[in-house]
Amino acid sequence: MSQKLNLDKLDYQIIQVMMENAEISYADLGKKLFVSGGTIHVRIKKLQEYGIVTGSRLNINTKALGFDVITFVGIYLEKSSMYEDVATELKKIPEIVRLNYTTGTYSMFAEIVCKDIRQLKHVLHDELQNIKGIERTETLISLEESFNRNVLVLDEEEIN
Amino acid sequence: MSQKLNLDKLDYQIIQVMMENAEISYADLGKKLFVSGGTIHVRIKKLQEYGIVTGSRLNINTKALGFDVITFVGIYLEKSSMYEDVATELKKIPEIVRLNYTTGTYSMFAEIVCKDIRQLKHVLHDELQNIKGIERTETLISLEESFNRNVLVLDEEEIN
DNA sequence: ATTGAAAGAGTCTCAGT
DNA sequence: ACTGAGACTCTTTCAAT
Repeated sequence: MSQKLNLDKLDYQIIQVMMENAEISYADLGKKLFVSGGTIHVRIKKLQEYGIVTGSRLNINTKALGFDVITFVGIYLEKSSMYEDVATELKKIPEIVRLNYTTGTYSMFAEIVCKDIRQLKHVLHDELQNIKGIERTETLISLEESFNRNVLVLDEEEIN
Repeated sequence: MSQKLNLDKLDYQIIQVMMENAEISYADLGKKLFVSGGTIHVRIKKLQEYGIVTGSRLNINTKALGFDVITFVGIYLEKSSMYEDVATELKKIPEIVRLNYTTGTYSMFAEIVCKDIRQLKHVLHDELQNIKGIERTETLISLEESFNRNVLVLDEEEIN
């Protein structure tokens, strides 16, 4: 499953490294993985064609910019059929950075990033509560992020 | 607040663009923002020195690699003082990609990324349930990710 | 498929404004 | 502070293996 793609260990190694650090040069990464820079280049081009590498982004320390209130909100819907409409409304709120439609305790689950509690209160009270279809919400404020990392795509035991 | 840093509109514009697309060249970004490539370079160097730009990463389409089961797990602890120990244990499980210590309904909140339900079941039953200090957990499986985006750092009204 | 080298493009530095 | 040009480094292409 998914391995119609036919990726080998080198592909996964490249992904694993550059998922965390896209700055490393092809020459240096090649040295590290015992191939030439040209080979790294060919592999990355292949991964781009496959749609596995879709771009790159700068890591921004949003905390340093003042966005240090991370909050998770579980949302109960009046009817789960209202999901699409509610999602459309939630997308208009820039502080909501992620939204998932879920099974389990909540119907939807959102992540909110704010500069302070005042701004959070504004989003929770003035924005969320006015959206039709939301029955109620439960708020989890993050006191500390223990870690936030990437998936381990390179499982040594699985990949040849 | 946070603006001992003295960032101007140009800085925020650079951050906003490159947070989503780090591939754009300084020359092109300069054109877009009506300054020279050299100025973009100077600003990015400044942002790196300030610790606001901390690196860059490749965007990997993990779904295409088979990791298409995203799950959120709320964790109830026996005592909240066990937080550190539990976090240490959870960090050893590679499928757990994110962990927050939270106020509210749960004591801790984790995100798990798996290849299939079998693997998820393994993590939930064999791994999580054996960690001392965890009283019980609640699982939210994501059926769909509506969106996942960056914070809006550039608020036109706020920044001169 | 991988390599190494040449061509092309981008980053980085700096003197001038 | 910003600019533009030169030096430098990295990416990209390609002929050879």
